[in-house]
Amino acid sequence: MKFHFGKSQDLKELWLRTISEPPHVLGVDTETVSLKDRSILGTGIAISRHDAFYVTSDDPDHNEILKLLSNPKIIKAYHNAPYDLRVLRKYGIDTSNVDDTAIAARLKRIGASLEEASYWVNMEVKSVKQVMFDYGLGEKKGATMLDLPVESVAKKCCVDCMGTYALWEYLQDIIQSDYYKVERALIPILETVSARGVKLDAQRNEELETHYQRDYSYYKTVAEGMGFSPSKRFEVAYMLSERGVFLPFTKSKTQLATDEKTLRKITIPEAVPIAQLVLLYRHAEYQLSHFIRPFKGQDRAYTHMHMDAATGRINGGEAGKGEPDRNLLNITKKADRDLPPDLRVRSQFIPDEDVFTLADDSQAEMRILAYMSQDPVMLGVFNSGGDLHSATEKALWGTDGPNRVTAKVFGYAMLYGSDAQTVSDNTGWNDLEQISHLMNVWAETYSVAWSWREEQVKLAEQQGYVETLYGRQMPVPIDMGEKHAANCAINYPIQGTAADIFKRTIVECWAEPDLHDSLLLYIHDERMANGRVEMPKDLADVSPVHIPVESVYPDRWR
DNA sequence: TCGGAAGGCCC
DNA sequence: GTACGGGCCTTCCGAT
Repeated sequence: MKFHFGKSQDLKELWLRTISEPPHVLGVDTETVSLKDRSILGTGIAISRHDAFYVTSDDPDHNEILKLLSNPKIIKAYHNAPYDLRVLRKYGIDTSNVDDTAIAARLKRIGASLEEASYWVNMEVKSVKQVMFDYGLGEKKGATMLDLPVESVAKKCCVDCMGTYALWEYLQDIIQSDYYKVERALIPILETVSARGVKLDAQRNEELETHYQRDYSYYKTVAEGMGFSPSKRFEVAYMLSERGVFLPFTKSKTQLATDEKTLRKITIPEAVPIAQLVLLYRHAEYQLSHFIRPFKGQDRAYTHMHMDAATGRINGGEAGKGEPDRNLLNITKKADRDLPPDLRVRSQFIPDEDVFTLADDSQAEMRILAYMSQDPVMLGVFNSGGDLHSATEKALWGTDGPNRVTAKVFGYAMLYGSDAQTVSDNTGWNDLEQISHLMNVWAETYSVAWSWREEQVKLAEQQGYVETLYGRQMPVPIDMGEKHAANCAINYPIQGTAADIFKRTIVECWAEPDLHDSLLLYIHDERMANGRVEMPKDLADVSPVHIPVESVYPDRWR
């Protein structure tokens, strides 16, 4: 079925003209069953802010739409392009000449959602929820687009397309900006790399499953023999209370906290084995459910990379029910460090060639802090090729060696705005007095960086947003308290600038033919590629901040 | 059956 | 007397 919404009267004539002489820009939207079930129902295109077509995917004319979307000469404006491009991947449409009005709207700080942003183009775009409510599905819980008549879906899609088209026009100033161009360049790169996937070693996956399943069953059996189920917080808390351990409440004050940090603090001898048992059980359960079973029987592992983080970072995740895509950006690394290499879950990811290239940025965020604040002490350390954490250690303790790791914790605590208690939790250091003192020493040592933090907080209060080195603006959330807002004000410019720079390095890598064909994954400050490949020579200096890149070439992921 | 809370993994 | 920035996903459990 085909639908038209808009001003023009002669539908047939308009449609034929659209497909024979396509406009140079289209607003596009796909409709799927739901966010979870991304089976396609139909695709819409707007040829102006007043006219749009919607064609269901079973209609022969759907192919005509796909032809338009495959034409690299036409600018396709999507709102949340990565979502639609993932849905449309199987049709082989063009990803190179694509704009994303959600990204542009976010950059202009007019709200990332189509409902919010469309206000600025005098259009009212309703959310799916609102459309359903209006149709009388208000009380129905699991309603999907299939519960709406196709006319309603068509209208919703056309309104979205027209809103996207109008936004594309409205956001031209952003779309022409330098920092948007980097985001735009990333759209096809992320789609291509997401579709590529990483090879899996099925045998290793099985071995991991065998190992962890044995652990899991054993710990479960032991716990049940003692009369409790290790997966149930209440039963864990009850067992511990019987042995004299009185757990603190969780944040919501409705349950008792049984998280790892809390359980590790337990010292009563009769209770310690219970706590240890629970932690061992949880680790096995976690690895199985998150990183082992989901890859069972799969040849490759995929992740759906997109760009909707508050700071502009790339995030990764699933791509809907039935699709193999998983989040590959949070696979266990540190948490199983002490196990033999063969038992680490990352070892199931293997290159298509003999080795991977893993190219890591070295201390990107600290270098960015140094550069943005122009702290002379920090800059001095970096410019002389020194190690910042060792320098911090020397400043705080007067010696080097044993406290470098703690010095690092202090550095990140300053970056994130932690208080002494949090630093204590992370270091296992109990002397709060001493921690506060050392935090003060840090502030004196890097006094310019310290005052830069305060400037950022002031800026955020004054203007409601902070900026990256490139002038990209990020609104600071004000609905979670002052402390949180201040922490965001400090962290966003650094994390955001790191994202800006990292994205520029991606574009740089993509221009290299070898890398173009071999890149597999981007993990915030790390690039993964097939085979032994050289990173571009000038990668460390794509921005004014010098960030060295270090490569290793393992035969499995690590 | 859904959705919030808790927990835990990454940078 | 109260929180460490950004993400993502699974399980449990109560509400519906």
